Amino acid sequence: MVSGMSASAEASSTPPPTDRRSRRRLETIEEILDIAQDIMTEDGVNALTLSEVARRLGVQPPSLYKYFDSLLAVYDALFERGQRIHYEALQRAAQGAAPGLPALHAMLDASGRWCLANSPIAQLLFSRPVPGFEPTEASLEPSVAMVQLQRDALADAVEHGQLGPGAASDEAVWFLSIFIIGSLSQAIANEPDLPWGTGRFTPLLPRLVDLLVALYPPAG
Amino acid sequence: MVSGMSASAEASSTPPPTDRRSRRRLETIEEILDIAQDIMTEDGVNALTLSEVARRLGVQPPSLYKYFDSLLAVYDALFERGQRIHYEALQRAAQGAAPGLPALHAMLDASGRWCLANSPIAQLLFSRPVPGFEPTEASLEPSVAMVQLQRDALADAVEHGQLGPGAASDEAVWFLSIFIIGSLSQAIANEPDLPWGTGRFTPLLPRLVDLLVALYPPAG
DNA sequence: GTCTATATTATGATAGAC
DNA sequence: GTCTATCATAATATAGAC
Repeated sequence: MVSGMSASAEASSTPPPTDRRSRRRLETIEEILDIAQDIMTEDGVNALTLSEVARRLGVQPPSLYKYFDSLLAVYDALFERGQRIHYEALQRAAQGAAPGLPALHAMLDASGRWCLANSPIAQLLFSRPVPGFEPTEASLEPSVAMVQLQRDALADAVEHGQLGPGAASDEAVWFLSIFIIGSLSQAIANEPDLPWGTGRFTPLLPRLVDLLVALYPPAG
Repeated sequence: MVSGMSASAEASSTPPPTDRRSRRRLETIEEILDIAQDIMTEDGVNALTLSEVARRLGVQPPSLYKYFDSLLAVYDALFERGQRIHYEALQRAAQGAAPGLPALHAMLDASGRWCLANSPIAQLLFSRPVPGFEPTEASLEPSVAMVQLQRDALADAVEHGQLGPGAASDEAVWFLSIFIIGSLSQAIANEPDLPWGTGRFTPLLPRLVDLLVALYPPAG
């Protein structure tokens, strides 16, 4: 029944085609996803329905099935797109900072900002709020890359003597993820409308770097 | 429309009545909540419907309205009950251990075990997965008490010289909550079927105590 | 406090004309 | 690729008999 995501797979794995019809098609797909995200932002992750998307797109519900096989396929496409954009944000942040702790700090900052600005997508990525929805393997791919990104930053920090050798470990990566998810969960659940850097939780996220230093003290 | 939770309020604020009819009524309410929790455990927090509850209870859907005003009222009762039971578990854990860090450790352990064993309820408590559901003020009450419990344990630890004075602060409480929620979110989302203490995330929760020590080093 | 009957509304999805 | 028409299903909730 969950037939996958032919449409969104097209959107992600195929390079942008020059063909005008295909381009128009991809635009529509993006528009559908944008509307879906709007709905989730307004009324919650589980409030997404194809009927409402059709309503806002100014189209009849059956038309949407030309772009997505099912409602779950839309969720999957949202998951995939979110995962990808989030990853790219992290990557940009890491590249724009010095290797090691500064890169790590920049990544935390970028991650926090993005997730808070796209909280329903973040919920989709980091918890399982939709009955029956499980991301496909393809959608999970960037997640693996993201872990690698963090692992690299940790290894860099160790190499630069900013963290002790224990930080180049799976454990440290899990610590990182726990802290990111925890502060974001708290912020989204309890202070959804506060901007990044304010409130009780998001200001603590950058301090995770201090925490890592405390946990894995550098040799010197 | 969301008229509150007359039924569940009865269940929590009234001391157990000796009257047989009332007792039977409370039993039914508890049974409804148990069934609701089962459904959420099997199919997700958002899979809860009154029809399914009625089906399993062997009763027609309208009958349920004698006990709860609406579906959201059931969610609220689940929230309230979960909050209360979780709190009592923490309290017991704290009382069964030496004051300060041991109590803190015991609380983390108890919290983790309970949340993992009641993950849909935990999701209800710590995120907002149900469109339209906001816990009533009364339901949030134990949450305040829980924060106080943690604050007390931190203060004890400071008093016993196990943590530096900075640990007797709101910040430390938020750190605690972030770490608890984070590790549980990760465990529930990624390793829902692994028992407590196994997997990548739950073994890290007890180490939060070390983290606190690193963050707020005692004077000596 | 339980039931039947029903109102109301909504959903996901398919068939087939254009 | 859009539409109309429709299927099939399900939900919350209320009215009123017993």
